[in-house]
Amino acid sequence: MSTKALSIKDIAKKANVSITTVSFIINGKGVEKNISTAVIERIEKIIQEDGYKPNQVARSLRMGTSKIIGLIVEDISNPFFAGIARLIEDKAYKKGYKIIYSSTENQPGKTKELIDLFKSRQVDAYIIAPAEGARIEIEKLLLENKPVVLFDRYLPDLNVNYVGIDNFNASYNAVKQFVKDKRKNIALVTVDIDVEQINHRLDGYKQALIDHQMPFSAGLVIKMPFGQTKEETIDRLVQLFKSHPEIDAVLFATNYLAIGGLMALKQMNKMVNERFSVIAYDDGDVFKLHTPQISAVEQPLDEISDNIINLIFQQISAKEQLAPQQIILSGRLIIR
Amino acid sequence: MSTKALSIKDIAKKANVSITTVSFIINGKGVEKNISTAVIERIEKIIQEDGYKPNQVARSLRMGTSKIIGLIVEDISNPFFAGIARLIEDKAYKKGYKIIYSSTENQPGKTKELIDLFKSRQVDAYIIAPAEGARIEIEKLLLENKPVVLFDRYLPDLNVNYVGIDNFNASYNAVKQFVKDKRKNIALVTVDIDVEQINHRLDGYKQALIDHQMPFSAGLVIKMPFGQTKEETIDRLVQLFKSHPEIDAVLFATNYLAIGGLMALKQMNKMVNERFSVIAYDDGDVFKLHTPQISAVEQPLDEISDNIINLIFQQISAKEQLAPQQIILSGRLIIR
DNA sequence: CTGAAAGCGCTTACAG
DNA sequence: CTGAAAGCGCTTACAG
Repeated sequence: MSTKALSIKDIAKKANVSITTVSFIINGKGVEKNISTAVIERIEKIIQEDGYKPNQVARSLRMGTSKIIGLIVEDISNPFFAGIARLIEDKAYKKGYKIIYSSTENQPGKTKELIDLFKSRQVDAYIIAPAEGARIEIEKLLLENKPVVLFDRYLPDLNVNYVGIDNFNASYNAVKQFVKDKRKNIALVTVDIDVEQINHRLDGYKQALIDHQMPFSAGLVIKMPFGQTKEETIDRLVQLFKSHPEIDAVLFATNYLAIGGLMALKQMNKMVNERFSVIAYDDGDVFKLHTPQISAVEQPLDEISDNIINLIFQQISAKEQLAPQQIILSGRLIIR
Repeated sequence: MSTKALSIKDIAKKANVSITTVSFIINGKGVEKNISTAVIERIEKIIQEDGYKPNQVARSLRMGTSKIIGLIVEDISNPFFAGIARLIEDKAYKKGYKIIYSSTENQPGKTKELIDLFKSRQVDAYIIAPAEGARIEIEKLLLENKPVVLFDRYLPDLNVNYVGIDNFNASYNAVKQFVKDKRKNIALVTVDIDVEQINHRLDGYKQALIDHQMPFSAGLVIKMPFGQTKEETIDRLVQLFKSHPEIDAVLFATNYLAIGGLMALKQMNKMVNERFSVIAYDDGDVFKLHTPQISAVEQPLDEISDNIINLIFQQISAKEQLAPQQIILSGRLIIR
């Protein structure tokens, strides 16, 4: 249906040179290839005037690269991932790369599907927050020497680039803060997916209890099924708070669980106050504006995306295989 | 660096048939092309076992289509756009399409850049929340008969598909609600970008004042510069509330302005209560969890993205040029 | 029923 | 200093 775009042939014909010459000039190799300044200028003018843009698809086919980076996350509308997406987009754009994204919804099969799809589109690099079952697919990418950076969730024993925060310590410090505030019955609300990041949040919680000579009570750890509705989350939490009135502090292992928790409290008319504390993972406006303000573990989005993009471009431009790096940043506990 | 992927040639050689035959089978034209069932099954088995995936880049070059949809918004990390991105992604994926996105930051030149880039990547359709200065570029796309759907912001006098909410009425109803609550001095906090969507929010505000015999006071309408920092927004609003203590209701024309406004109020220790009301555009958890809860104009994300995706696929599959449709949905005023 | 060949728009090794 | 030609991996009109 649409009008035909100009091709390199059209420009070559118009300028009375070969497409080789035009190609060299487009790619800034005019001088290097000893093309006369007069010809270079003449052709650049034509390109400029006619608004010719090289067909990147043809270029991709020929070169085997696409200048596209694939981003695979659990849910692009989650503020954490949306924030990362925005920052990465910006940094990639400055180097001439674009981002294609997809959400896995934590479905095990989806990662494979997405990676295959991205592969067939010749994406140059993969940024992945691995869902459950992603390990084999990522191993395959590594075998093929594709540039890969994981973030948010680490895959233990896999020698791969990773950027994330120290979840163990973040949880540990949150609990430590509760103890300092004389809390006696500290609950952890987390999610039942089996990924390192989430497991470490639990481990840090447990270790902090041990180190402060506090008993660990299984009843105070709630693992929510992944993907349950917000209403189900709220109901479960209302039940928890009712059946365990002794709870005087809650650490929420994710942003959306904290929001569900605050809604449950609101519904019960239970106040967050000197006798009941809350700490949430992933800071946000909602916690700053809450009355009272809610403490949170802030993930440094800017630092995370900087590191991701740097690792990606290091790999893209590397002549040989680089040793993978694991970059662990600190989550900042913001006490309010 | 990476291992070579299988090509259609490899499969053809292995199966001892021509690449034509393999291509027909891949594309489900085996039966139509009278290829024997035996051959079809044999080749499908080989494809399956070897994990062959056709190179989509080559396919794009040959076909002139990419099964990629370009999404251009102001800022992908804005919850409204992130929500739309997620829903669109899902619906597109089910039809075999992927999304490539970019944020314009409302910079006039950026839209052209992005459209050119997307064009050179052969994207099949464009979903655009137009920034200032996007008009000419969109006109060009229309001239080339590319499938285009605008959303969020409309471009008047441009005959193009559009999905959005009735901003005039949403503002009108918000002000009407304030009047019903006996508010006397209703402020509007908006942004200084000159796009229909934002202008209509102002128009609805003005008209509602007129219809309810209330004076319009220019001092009660604040147009914030686009792109100012959150701190600047907060400072400006603190000033506003201090210099106009008579204000007893505020309509915020965007989500982030409302958040800034609530922060300003918090900083001033000024309460939202029976004597001071707030309504925000774009509902969110932050308003539900605020104490007291904040009323909001909810944009129906699901309905918006459904309509966008339907319009896109109607155009993609149309044999001839379709008459553009403007779909105006209702913003729902949620009174809390 | 199946295959050889052209062509999508590029890049680049090679020739002159 | 510049160009003809091969080839990236597909699809499809055409031939038999």
